Formats: sequence, structure tokens, C-alpha cells
Amino acid sequence: MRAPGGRTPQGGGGSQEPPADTAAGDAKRGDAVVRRTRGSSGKVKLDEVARAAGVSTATVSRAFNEPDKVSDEIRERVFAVANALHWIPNAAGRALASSRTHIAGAIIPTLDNEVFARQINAMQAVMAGHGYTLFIGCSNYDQAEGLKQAQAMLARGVEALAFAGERHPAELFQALKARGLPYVVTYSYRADSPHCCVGFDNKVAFRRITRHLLELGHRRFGIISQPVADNDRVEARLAGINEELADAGLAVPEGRCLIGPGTLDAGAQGLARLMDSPKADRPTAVICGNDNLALGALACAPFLGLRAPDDFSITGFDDLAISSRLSPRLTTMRVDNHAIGAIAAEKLLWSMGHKGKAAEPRELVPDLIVRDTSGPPSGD
Amino acid sequence: MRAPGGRTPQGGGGSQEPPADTAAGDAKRGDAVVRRTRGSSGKVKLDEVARAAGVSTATVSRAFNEPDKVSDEIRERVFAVANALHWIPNAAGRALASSRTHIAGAIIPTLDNEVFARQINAMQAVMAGHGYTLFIGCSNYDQAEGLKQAQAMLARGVEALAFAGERHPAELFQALKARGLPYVVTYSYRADSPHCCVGFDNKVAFRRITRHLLELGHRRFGIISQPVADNDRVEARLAGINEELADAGLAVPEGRCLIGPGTLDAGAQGLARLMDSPKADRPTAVICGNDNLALGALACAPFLGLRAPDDFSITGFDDLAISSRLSPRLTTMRVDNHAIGAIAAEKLLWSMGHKGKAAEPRELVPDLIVRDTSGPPSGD
DNA sequence: CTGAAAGCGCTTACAG
DNA sequence: CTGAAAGCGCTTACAG
Repeated sequence: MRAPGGRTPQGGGGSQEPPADTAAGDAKRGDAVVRRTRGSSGKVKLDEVARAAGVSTATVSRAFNEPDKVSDEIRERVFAVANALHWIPNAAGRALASSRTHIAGAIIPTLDNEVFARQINAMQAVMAGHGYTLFIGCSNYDQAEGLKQAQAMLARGVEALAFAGERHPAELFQALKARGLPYVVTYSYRADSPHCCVGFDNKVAFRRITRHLLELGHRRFGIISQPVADNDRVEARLAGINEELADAGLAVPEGRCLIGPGTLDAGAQGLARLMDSPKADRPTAVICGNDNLALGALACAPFLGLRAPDDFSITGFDDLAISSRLSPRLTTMRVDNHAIGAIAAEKLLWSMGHKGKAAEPRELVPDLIVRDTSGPPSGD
Repeated sequence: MRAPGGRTPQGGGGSQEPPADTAAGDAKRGDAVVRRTRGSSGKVKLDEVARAAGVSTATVSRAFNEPDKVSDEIRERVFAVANALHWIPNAAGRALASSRTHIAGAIIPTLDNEVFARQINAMQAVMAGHGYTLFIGCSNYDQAEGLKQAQAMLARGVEALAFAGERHPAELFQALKARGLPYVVTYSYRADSPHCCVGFDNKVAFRRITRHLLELGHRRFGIISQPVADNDRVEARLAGINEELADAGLAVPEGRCLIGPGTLDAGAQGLARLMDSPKADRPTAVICGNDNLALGALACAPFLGLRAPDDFSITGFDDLAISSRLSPRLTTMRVDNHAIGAIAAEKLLWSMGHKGKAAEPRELVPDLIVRDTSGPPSGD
């Protein structure tokens, strides 16, 4: 309610004359100083807030950044004036002076995906709660693109970085190390990883789902997977399947592990190819690298004259919203992606508060969700 | 290949002695200047590049920002040195000096959605191609949250802003106007909108899909829609349906326009409620506010003993990838979301290049995609 | 608790 | 085409 620039009636605090005038005489004399004119941004600056509130710029800055160090009365006055003047602090000035940008970055493979969208949402919320802005970059599952995004973020002065998976160019890790920049690897988790991981063990997860199928009695398996290139998570998944099968004395035959884009169509085509052999030879269980592939396969099954789980079993991974709504309901695994994002953000915040020291990794464990699409193999 | 700091053998260009030493005497004498020590960031700075290349800071800056103004020889030398030193320009310093941040912002309702993810992807690509970084913020369909995100972006110094829809607090538009900040409204388009819109006319689109159903002979309609609050797009969609029906002398009866979250479950529950009446009275056509709702309804239909299009017709909006893969394939409308994002980015870039002048709006037209789920009403 | 002023790392008007 | 230096809008070590 106090008018901007108005001094308190009490006039306390030992403040001198209003400095509004003194500031005018800032052209040094006797030195033939060349006056440059630089277009000021035209926006209200901290400087003007200070003048209007009758305090120094230091005090205005402190009122906002270290409120405890400023007397109640002055703090309130500064806030009121800043408000009245609609002052918005210039982030660049702040960053330059403090060498803190309050920006963190997250690099994910793709936005178009419930899984990563959820992680980002959570990260953003936690970061915002601590005064940090989150930069988001998409690699489109391409290592080189991911590196480019990371470099752009470094140039922007991010103070911490999160990225999905640990398969990234050595250059990235070097740059991070060189700058002592905190980072976390999200989504992936390996007990022996050199990085701070917040995620789950993809290999263990796929051993689990494979075991589920083995326990149901399946012996002939087929796989439909996303590309392995640049993707440690997919690699670990395939390894998990193969190891679990090997432990049971089994293996996926040549030509029964189909690799393609992680799309609905690839899932559909994959199933058609896997089922294109005499019934006695067909896989009875199909493990898909994610729900999307499984959903595509499921949608295609009727056209092949097949249905799960009577004619074959099939599993996904992710537990997308739609996976449990469609019929037959998909057997899959679910990860708490919101938690991954939130925890990753907390780890980063912790590191930033501890001189960049790496935070403790955190393993989340996916749940196996057995629904309609997995059952005992049909006797042939 | 040239060693950092090494001068060219030819020594051309009239360069004086290497300035490596002259730079040391920068403590002014005879003035009792107090030396402050401020932790330098520890990173390589433009200053060091200049010294190593034997040129002024101005020249280094120009070499990167206005390469034409620098001689070939010096430019190459500067590049080589900068490279060897791994110099990464400090964005804050640059922003402060030039009052250009090269940051643009985009605010969308949610990340978790093919539609917006695609727009963002396209925007980001176009922006990156022009040296701009894209800030992304999610409002979660909440006006107040959207405003908060926008304010955070202003504080970060975004030079342009894109946001979905035109239903936003007046405060937002005032702030934009006050700063002369270019912006575009994405997704929505109205011929008489005061804003630069890049999107489609939601009302016209839903008139179109309603007409399709009318032409098939439907006379009893039901609606399953997302919430109208804070959402001009949804409002326009409902208006489109109602106007088209009114033109045909029809109306959606009380209780047959169901509003809820735009989820699969809401779609399922919606269909159950709409179909909960004697067959002769049930709607024969159900218009959904988006594909997700329609997909949920479709998934639920078998449990109701119904199937489309024999027992009822149903339509969506968005043409999600899965909508055409599932059986029955959904009748829906498709918008080129990639184009919306790309064009929005170009408009913003254009505005920034033209002193913030508003760009021309651009209307995209959605395609009606007639598939399995719409057919003539079943005779009862 | 408060202020005067240097400094953060760039860009750019000015002068040559 | 190039350089010397002021200035962008803040923060903070120093001094009181």
C-alpha cells in the first residue's frame, strides 16, 4: 500500500537523504571519460528499486536472497517497492554476478512417451520447488544428438544434468568431470555402475518377466525388441532374457529375436513373422521390449487368427495406461517413473548443495503385473 | 593444428607484440584501488582466448558473432585457439552484454501426450536451428500454473513465447504487451482472434465431425468431453457440436453431455452411462472430445455387450498412433501437430527479427478420417 | 544491519 | 579490419 519511493514516516534506520539525486552525477569529471550510450533494456532494474526504496542496491539484493540479513522494516519496504515497480530480476545479471544460474538440465530420448514425460514432470516440480528451472532436451535415441543437447546446456550454464541411461559419448562424461558438474543417470541402474544411477536394473527386470513365462511352462520363446544401438537399457533387457533362458537350458533360436523400432507397427509385424511357421514350431511366448510393441502385436493377433493367452502368451514393459484397459489386458512390468524423476531431482539438488559431490545411487524395483496375456502354453 | 597461442609463421596482419604480458599490469596505480577477489568461475573465458590468439576481446567476439567483419586469417586463428582451449562462451555474460538471451519459451498443458510432444519436438528443432534454446513449461491444464511458468520464463529473459490456447489470465497478455514480447497462440485458431494463432478452428472441426455423423443418419447424440474450465479449445468443440446439431434441428438432451477428465477411464464410464437406458432411447452416436476418451469407451463397449459401428457410432479427435491400429479402427480427425510446432517457431523467429511485430496467423485444417467406428445407425 | 564499489564474462559504440 | 574500454544488471567481500 505504500507508494513506491515513499520513505517511511518514522524515517528510522539512519538512512541519509534520498539518493535519487546523487545518482545523477555519475559522470566522472576531470578524467575526460568517454560516455558510451548503451541501450538499456528499458526494463525496471534493481537499481531503480533501490533508489525508490531509499536503500542501496546491496540491500535490495539481500532482501530477496538473504532476507534474514535485512531488518524487517526495510525488507518489507523493499518488497513493496519492487512489487509496485513490477521489478523482475534479470537472470543473466544474477548469474553473472553470482556464477550460479539456477538451471538444471534433463536429457531424455523422447518426449512422446508416458514414461519419460512422467519423469520430467516430477523433476520439474521438484526443481521448481527449489528455485531451479529445468531445461529439457531430447536426443531422439541418438547419441550424437544427446551430446549436442548436453553441450548446449553446458553453454547455458546448467548446474546439474540428468540423462537417461549411461550409454553416452566419453566426451560427455569428460566434460562433466572437467567442470565438476553433478549428474545422475536416470532410468538405468546397475549395482556396479560408476555413475549415480536412479532407476532400475533392466537385466534383472527382464529375467523376472522371463522367469514368469518359464514358470508357466513355456519353452519356445520369441522376442520383439527396440534397437540395441546406443541403448544400454535395451541391451540389458535382451541380456536378461537370454541369461534367464540359459539358466533353464533354453535359448531363443536364430531369427526369433526381432529388432526394429519400438512402435505399434513393428510389434504387429514382429508377431506376424514369429507366428509364420507350423504351429508345433511356433514360439508359445513372445517377450516384447515394451508395451507399445506388445500392444501392436496384440492388435494384430486377431488377423492372424490368434488370441492371447489361448494361442500364445505375450508380455510388455512399462504398463502404459492403455495396457490395462484394453482386452486382453497386458501382462507387463511397471516402474514408478514419477519417483525416478523426483528422486533424480533430489539427488541433483543434494549434489549442488555439497560442492558437486556425487550422490548415492538409488535402485527402484519394477513390479511384475500379471494380467490376461500370459498363461500356460496351449498343448499342441 | 596450430598450437594455442602460437602466432602464425607469417606474422601478418600487423599484429603487435604478443599481449600476454601487457595484460598483467591491470592493477591501477596511484589511486589506492581496493582489490577485490571474486572467485572466477575457473572456466576458460573469452579473455584468455583473446590473449592466446594475440587479439583483442572484441575480435574474438566478432569472430564468432559477426565472422564477416573479421579477416579470414584471424578468424581461423581465433577458432583454432578457442577450440584448443575448449572455450565455451558464457551465456549469461553474453546475454547481459547484448541484452539478447536467445531463449524462447513454450507452455503446453501436458507433456504426456502425443499431440503436444510432437509440437514441442518440432519447435525445438526449428529453434535450435536458429541458435535458440527452447524452455518448456507445463501448466497441467491450470491457468494459474501456466501463468507461473510464464513468469518464470520472463525472469529467465525469454525473447518470445508460445502457449497452447488463448484462455490465459489477462495478466499474461499485459506482461507480454508491456515488454513488447512476441508470442503465438498454438493449437487454437479463430479468424477473429486478436492474437497470432497457429492452429486450427476447433469449432469448425467439431462441426465437421458432427456433420459426418448427421449425414450417416444419426439423430440421437451423446457427448463425452474433457473439462471446459480454462480451456477454450474444449469450449469451442462443444459449441461446434451444438451448433451443427442445432442447424439440423437437433440437440443433445440434458444429461447426455458428460464432462470429466480426458482419460481412458472417463471414456469407459462415459459410454456406460450414455448406454444405460432402453435401446430405443440410447444415443446412436457418441462424440468424444479426444481419441483417448473414445479409446476408453471402445475398450469398455464389449463389456456392455455393444460394438461399434453395429450398435453405436463413436468418434475421437487427434488420431493417436494407436487409434488406427486397434480394431475397430477409430473414426477421428487429425491435425498436423508437427507443422503447428514448426510454424509457430518460425512465426516467433520472424517476430524477433522484426522488432517484436506480431506475425501473421496461420490456420491449419484438420482431416476427417473415417474408419470403422462410424456407420449408419442400426434400425431399432 | 547497511552501503560503496568492484567484479562477473561478455558485446559494441567509438575511434582509428 | 581491429582495439581500448565502457557498460549490461546483478552479487558480495569488505568496511563500518
